[in-house]
Amino acid sequence: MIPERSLEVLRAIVNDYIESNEPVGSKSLVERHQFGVSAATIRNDMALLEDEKLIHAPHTSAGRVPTDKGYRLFVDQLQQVKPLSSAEKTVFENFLSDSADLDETLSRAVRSLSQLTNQVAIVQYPSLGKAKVATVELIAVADTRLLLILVTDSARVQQHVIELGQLVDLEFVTELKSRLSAMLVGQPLTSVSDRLSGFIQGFQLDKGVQVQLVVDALLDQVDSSRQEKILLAGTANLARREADFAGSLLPVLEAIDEQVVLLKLLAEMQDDANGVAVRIGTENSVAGLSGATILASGYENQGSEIAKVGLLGPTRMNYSQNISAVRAVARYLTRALSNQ
Amino acid sequence: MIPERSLEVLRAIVNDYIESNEPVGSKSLVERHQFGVSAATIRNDMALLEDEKLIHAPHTSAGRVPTDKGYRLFVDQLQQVKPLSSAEKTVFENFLSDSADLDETLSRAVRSLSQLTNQVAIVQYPSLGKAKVATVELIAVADTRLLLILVTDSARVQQHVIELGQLVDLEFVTELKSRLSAMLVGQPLTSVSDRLSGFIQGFQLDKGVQVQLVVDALLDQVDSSRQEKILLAGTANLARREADFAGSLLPVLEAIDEQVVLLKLLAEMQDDANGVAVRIGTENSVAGLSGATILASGYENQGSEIAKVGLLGPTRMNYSQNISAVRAVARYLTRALSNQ
DNA sequence: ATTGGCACTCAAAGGGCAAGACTGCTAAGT
DNA sequence: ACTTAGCAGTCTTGCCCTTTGAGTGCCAAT
Repeated sequence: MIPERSLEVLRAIVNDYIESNEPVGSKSLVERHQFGVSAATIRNDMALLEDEKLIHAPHTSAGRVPTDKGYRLFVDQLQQVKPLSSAEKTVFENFLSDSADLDETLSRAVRSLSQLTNQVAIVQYPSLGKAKVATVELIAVADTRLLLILVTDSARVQQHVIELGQLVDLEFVTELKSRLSAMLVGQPLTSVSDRLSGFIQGFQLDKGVQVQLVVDALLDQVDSSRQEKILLAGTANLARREADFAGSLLPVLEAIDEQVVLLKLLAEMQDDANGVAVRIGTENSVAGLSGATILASGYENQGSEIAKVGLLGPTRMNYSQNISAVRAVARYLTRALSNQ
Repeated sequence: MIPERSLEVLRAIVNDYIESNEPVGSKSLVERHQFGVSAATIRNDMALLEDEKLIHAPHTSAGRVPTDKGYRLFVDQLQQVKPLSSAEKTVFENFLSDSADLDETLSRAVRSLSQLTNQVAIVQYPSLGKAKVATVELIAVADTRLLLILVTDSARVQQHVIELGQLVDLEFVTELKSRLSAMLVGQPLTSVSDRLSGFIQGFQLDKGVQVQLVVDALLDQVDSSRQEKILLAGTANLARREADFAGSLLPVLEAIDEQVVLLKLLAEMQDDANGVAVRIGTENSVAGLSGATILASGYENQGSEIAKVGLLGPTRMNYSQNISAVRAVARYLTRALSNQ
């Protein structure tokens, strides 16, 4: 077991290091904090922390720097999440103030979060996992083309243009639409695929091709992988902290370019007691992100999580502030969506 | 007037510098090219080019580097745009192969362009400037909420949820919808605002509030600023070329974060004889992009330009290849859209 | 107009040196 | 058993100096 004072020393090291970006030494620790013991004693504690791999010296005669493990302990036990300042709250009130559609809300959220934290903010579009079909529309938009519109009860709309390859039969389209509506409206998206199997058999053979085209388009829209989409903001903040990324932003930017990677990562993360999931440095499996920390928190609609909001920055980040910012944005998003 | 051979020397300097990233000296020039004259003669030519501010020496005893003005002359007169290799062509054939909706097409285009050039690719969403209203739908999605759907003849769909604040009167909604349709379908988006002025007067007073809400939502959707949207890909390529950006990516990433800046920039650029617009270094007004070159080319639908596709990279880039890649993507996009 | 030759300039790289920051250890004190 | 002062030892950082080499600019000769 690590004695109380040693933990205090770790806390102090993390805080000082986050602030100063300098390896912190025993002398500056006793100057800046009231431990009531001498630098030599602190050095003993530091030796202990080093044995535990919680801190690490870049070289023999340098101060100490927290390891990923050290940050982890800090996040789990030593920090207190600080509430937002009133100035910060106004930022969020603002982005919620006027009613806006989903795109607008998410885009404001991601921008606010990035500005507030000076990190890269990530917002995932709500999954349609539990959504239900609200409306299916088929509209002729040209002689041989149909526009398929699928509206969900979470007010998302998806569309697809279908090239029929033959003239649109308006009467037939109307019939097709009402049959589809009857079969799908009110049903969860996840069940659409099952429900449509065999659908084609209810039609005359000569219409089969057209029906199949429409059904395929519908299935494609419902396919969950199409829903996965994220918004990013504040990439420039990475450049401001370049030194924290071992001098090269390349792997981090690569991970960000590959949104699939981020989506996978977000999906893996489970909120902890604070309502925020934290992956520190090498804890996250993506090689390029070994110098980065990712925070994530789920936001909800109708009581169940529908997507994540997250933050990406160097492991040397202000955990208290950022954790509370991510949590706040998740809450505000939950609220904003419930108003729709 | 600059003599022919001096221009050849400039061409050689640009090509060598692009390839090697080293200031190029007179000796290496005569070694790598067949000028038929000695290094001393080349030095005279270089002195001339320097007088014309076409090249510049980083320091007294270094080789020469093209200035922005030098690149400009190169682009305008000295390069020949090289056609795509067949491998490159297949990349584009691929992204066009299977029919896909607009989002998918643009997203593939931007990714292909960035992979092909190793630069940051930019694709602007088609403007709705000349688009016409194809369908207006009003759908009740909850007791007090309407979903407004606006479809254009370019098959773009926009939606907005309207909170009425009172129970939806289905009959009234149907009437409202048919009146809106009668008034707007087939009309250009730009005229919607005019056509709707006074629209509210055709309704009973007690419905006025609801009508106004719907009209406002519609006007908001039609507002041109909402259409402006871009896709980016390949940001990591900036980090690969970090040295070319005077060591700091910060201003470039900031410009990219501020998509408004990019949109404004793209709007300013007019295609030249090659069908591609080129802004080199300080030619573009954005301060942060003084080390960057932007290429842009318009893509069309029904014969008129609807948006731009572009490329952003260091001024030290392979102009021939990149110009032809941008042009190719613009053409492919034009083709892809005509298939919809 | 071109060329060989040469003096000159300057950045980059490397070595050596001093300063400074910290640690780790030891021996003594509480 | 814990704490502390003191000190030797280590290693980075910054600085200055020198050397090296690439490249120029100019001049006089062709």
